[in-house]
Amino acid sequence: MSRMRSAVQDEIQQRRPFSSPSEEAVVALVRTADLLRRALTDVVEPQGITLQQYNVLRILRGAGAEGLPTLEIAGRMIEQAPGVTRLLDRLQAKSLVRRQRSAEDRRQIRCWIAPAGLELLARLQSAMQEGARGFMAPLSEADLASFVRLLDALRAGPSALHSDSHVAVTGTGRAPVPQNKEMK
Amino acid sequence: MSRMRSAVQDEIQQRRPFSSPSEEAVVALVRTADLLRRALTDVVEPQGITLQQYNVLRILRGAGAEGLPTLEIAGRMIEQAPGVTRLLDRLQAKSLVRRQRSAEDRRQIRCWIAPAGLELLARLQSAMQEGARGFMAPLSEADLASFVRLLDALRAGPSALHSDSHVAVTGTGRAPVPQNKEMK
DNA sequence: GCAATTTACTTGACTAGTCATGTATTCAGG
DNA sequence: CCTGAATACATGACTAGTCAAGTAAATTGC
Repeated sequence: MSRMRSAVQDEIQQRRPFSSPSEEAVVALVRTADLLRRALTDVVEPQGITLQQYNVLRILRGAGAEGLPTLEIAGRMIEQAPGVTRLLDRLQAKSLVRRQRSAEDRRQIRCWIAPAGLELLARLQSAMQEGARGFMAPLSEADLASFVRLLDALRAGPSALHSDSHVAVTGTGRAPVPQNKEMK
Repeated sequence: MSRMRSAVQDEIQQRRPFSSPSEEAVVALVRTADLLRRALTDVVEPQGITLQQYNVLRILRGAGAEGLPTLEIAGRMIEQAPGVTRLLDRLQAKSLVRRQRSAEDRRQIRCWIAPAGLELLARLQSAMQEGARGFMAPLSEADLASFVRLLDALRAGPSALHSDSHVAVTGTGRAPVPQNKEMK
């Protein structure tokens, strides 16, 4: 097999190759994530929800009977509160979640997944698992492990150097350790 | 150094670990891309444009004096035409692009980057390069190469097996070779 | 050479993410 | 207590992505 120009260069129909390996990686990362987002959207869409709504439901299912206040959900999705409020509005309109002002702290609104939401997640479970496996199918087990390690290193930021990486720190700062979210 | 739970598990404050390595990779990929998107947005925002507007300008600069029809831009961004039309509307309102109905094919609207757009890109160039380098700083040169290879393999889909990857094909199909776009 | 498609957009209606504000609570001091 | 500040959201105004239609120009098939 002959060595060709990188895939991203072909995709972009590049006249001018990437000015740096970092820029190539940036483009490759964004484009790949975009492709994944579309693939997963195709999985949840038939059930009448969006990928983000699916994520909220996953988070709420994980929270169990205690439910979660709005900002807690926002934190796990790494998203601003306004967006989450509206996501919850739509989920509530579909009777997939339930909300109620908290008694202990009346500023909070506590959210729970509703029975219909649990059923919906159950219906999606196998399809989502297959979607993830299908997308990652091109990678061997070892590649998959490397892939996750590299992504984790990127999210950890320039400060968190890795075992075998002789890193040349040049960098733009990142949060010490990012917050949390289901999938997005 | 002791081995800990994976970074994504910590971030999600996971009670139930990932049901499969693929799902962990999916979450890690989406979250990392999200972090990158925010980092790059922070770079372009001070110049009064969004990341998507930046991408359109990059594409149009690459096209040079001939410009590009709207759908060509959409194709390179892997986006639907309606979104691109409106992106161009906003860029034109800022005098960063110029549009004109094509004489050869009057259905097409040809787009060019305007002088102000070129100047804006010039102002952003070094910051964007540093942004990319900064984000990728946690990876060594070798890691960076592996990373791009893995991303390329994912975008190529389950059909395009790689040299040293003994892949177990299970998969969800992808386009044979994706289209193109600058960065998104 | 003219009707039927196809192509290249544009427009409308949603969902979603972000920033700036506004509002109801809670909390911290004095 | 009671005032001022912080907290937890909600709302408004944009930008953006997607699907469904609509329009105008080009192309294709008799």
